[in-house]
Amino acid sequence: MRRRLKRSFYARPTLIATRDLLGKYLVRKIGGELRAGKIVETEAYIGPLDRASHAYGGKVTPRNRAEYLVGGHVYIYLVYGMYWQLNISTSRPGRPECVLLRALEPVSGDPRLANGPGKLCRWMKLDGSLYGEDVTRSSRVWVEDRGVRVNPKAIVAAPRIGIDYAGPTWARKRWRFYLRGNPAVSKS
DNA sequence: GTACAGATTGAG
DNA sequence: TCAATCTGTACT
Repeated sequence: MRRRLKRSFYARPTLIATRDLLGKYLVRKIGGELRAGKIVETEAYIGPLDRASHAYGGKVTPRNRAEYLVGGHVYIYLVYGMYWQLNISTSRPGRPECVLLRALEPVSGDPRLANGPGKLCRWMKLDGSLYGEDVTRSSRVWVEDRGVRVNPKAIVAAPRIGIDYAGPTWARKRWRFYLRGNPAVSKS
């Protein structure tokens, strides 16, 4: 069973979609090859209230405008001058909310190939050329339900990574979700 | 125009 | 512990 996730999956409250992405498969077409990995770690960003969000305060910039699209669009950007970060927009049009995909467990091969958001994009060959892509229609990148059942008790909710600048109120929120014990979850 | 820091990573 | 590397953003 391989079913591409539809608009209705993403156009939901962000925390629900963020959790439900665990166990789904990110699929990327690279030339003639299909590369896939199970999503094992995600984070939610919920602007404009979320101080850690690029859309905090309702800010709109050339970089973050894809966050405002209806759920299912790619928001991808470069951090630290060298690492791409793959996000998928969530919720309704006009709401700057998204899910950051932080780690994948490759279908085959070394589980450390995509155990972090920067490495995930490197392995999947994702960059700015995917900006704004609609993953419910794209032939370049999408997400599939392959019938994997995730035990809710195996899902850990933890504070998000690398956003201490947002202050304790937002840094403490347990909006990072991962599969307990999975070898592909990022280190920090 | 200039300064500065970041949703990271891997080496030392 | 720290540098790599560069764009968005704020401020002069």
